[in-house]
Amino acid sequence: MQPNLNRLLRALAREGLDVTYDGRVYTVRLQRDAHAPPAEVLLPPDLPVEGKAFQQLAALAALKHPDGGAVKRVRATPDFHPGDSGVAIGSVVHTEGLVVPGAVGTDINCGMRLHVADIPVESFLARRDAFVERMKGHYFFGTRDVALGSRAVEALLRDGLPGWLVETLEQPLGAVARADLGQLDRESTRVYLGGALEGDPAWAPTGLRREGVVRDPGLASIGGGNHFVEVQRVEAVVDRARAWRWGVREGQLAFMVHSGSRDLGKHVGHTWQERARAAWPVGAPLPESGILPLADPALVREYLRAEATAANYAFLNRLLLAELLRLTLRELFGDVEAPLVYDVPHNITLPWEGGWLARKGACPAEEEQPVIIPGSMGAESYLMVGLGNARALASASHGAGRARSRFSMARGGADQREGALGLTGVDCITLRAERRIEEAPAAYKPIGPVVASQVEAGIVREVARMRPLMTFKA
DNA sequence: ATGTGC
Repeated sequence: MQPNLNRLLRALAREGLDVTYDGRVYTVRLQRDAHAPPAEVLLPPDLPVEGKAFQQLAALAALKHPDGGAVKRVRATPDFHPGDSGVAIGSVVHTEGLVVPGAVGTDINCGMRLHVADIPVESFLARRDAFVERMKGHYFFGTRDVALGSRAVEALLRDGLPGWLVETLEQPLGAVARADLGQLDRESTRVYLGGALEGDPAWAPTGLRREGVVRDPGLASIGGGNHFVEVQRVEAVVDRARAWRWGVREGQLAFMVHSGSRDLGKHVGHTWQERARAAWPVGAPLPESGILPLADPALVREYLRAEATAANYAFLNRLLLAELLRLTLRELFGDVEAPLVYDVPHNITLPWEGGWLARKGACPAEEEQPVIIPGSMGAESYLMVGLGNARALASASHGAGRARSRFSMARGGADQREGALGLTGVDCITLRAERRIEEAPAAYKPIGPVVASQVEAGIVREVARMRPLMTFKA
């Protein structure tokens, strides 16, 4: 138990929260709402926790809509921390008869993608500078060629990756299309839900809906905050049989993409925050938490189509970010294979037991599904297998969790020496000096205990670990 | 999270 835990629990009680702790799982309730379903959070001992995140979790569980529907259960992952829309990052909420746009937020289908490549790490590092120069062109200087046909864009937004692929095979455009579309086709089964959600192109901005050749500035761009593209080495394989089936072997080069739906998700998320407010029944008091659910079935349907549209865009964004990297490896190292291991969203609403499950910064951990948990740029990332743990709502953490805010890292008086930031030996490629500091390893909790607690709780099992070689941050 | 926003 952490030393200041009792103090934290007393402080939360003064703020109207009942919190119990069984040494591993906290259960949170609003005192004035004893009928709310429990909100649970799994936390390893000795990690700092923030009171505000507990408050947000309890408020989410207590959420009601005057027209009916219900929150069935709330669970948070060990990396949970306060979110600025009122819902904590790391929240998983099961609802029936209502959907909560804020429980996904604006970063719709933020997620992880992992590839491996059979290139010796020494050969790769020997050409580090040439690789970095090419990738900087793609990611930072706009030299990437990701022209798309308007029919392919429409198919993407409506049907997801399979629709995009079919149209792109018909009318190949851009560097990615001139590469191996057949390989992308074979890999599509390694994308969560096939990367195919039912969207509505009307949600796209006009620039994306032009006729002819579409060059969207957001596609194949990393985005800010904790998003990144990282080249790694497979450091340890723990579950040899499963890793073999997934194509992962010790010593391989790997690369990991963490990105989402960029401006489209922001647009959809903000629009629906407003629409949920506008749809709130006249005369009913607005929830103090600012979390507004939708209950009207027609609105729920429309929201989910909008969310799915942004999600489809995010699937392609990650695919293109990875494809540019794969193409660059082929330029430098010949016809190398760099197969996809898995692509998985951690910010999305999906059907669940007759209702809905919204994950905000939580990785699906369904039985036999790959789970990708990134560490910081100075720590290992984990490839795990989900165990479908029902109490955890089949969800794992989406990282180690922030220990310190961006502000406190960059301007809050943090010790900014390389060693204190944990940046010694870290190869971070970015055009923004403050990004290295905001996202330095010292800004994150240690990933080891966060992962171990989830193994112990029967949520995931470890398959392999990857160590960073270089990290691209926008 | 966001071609960041008050």
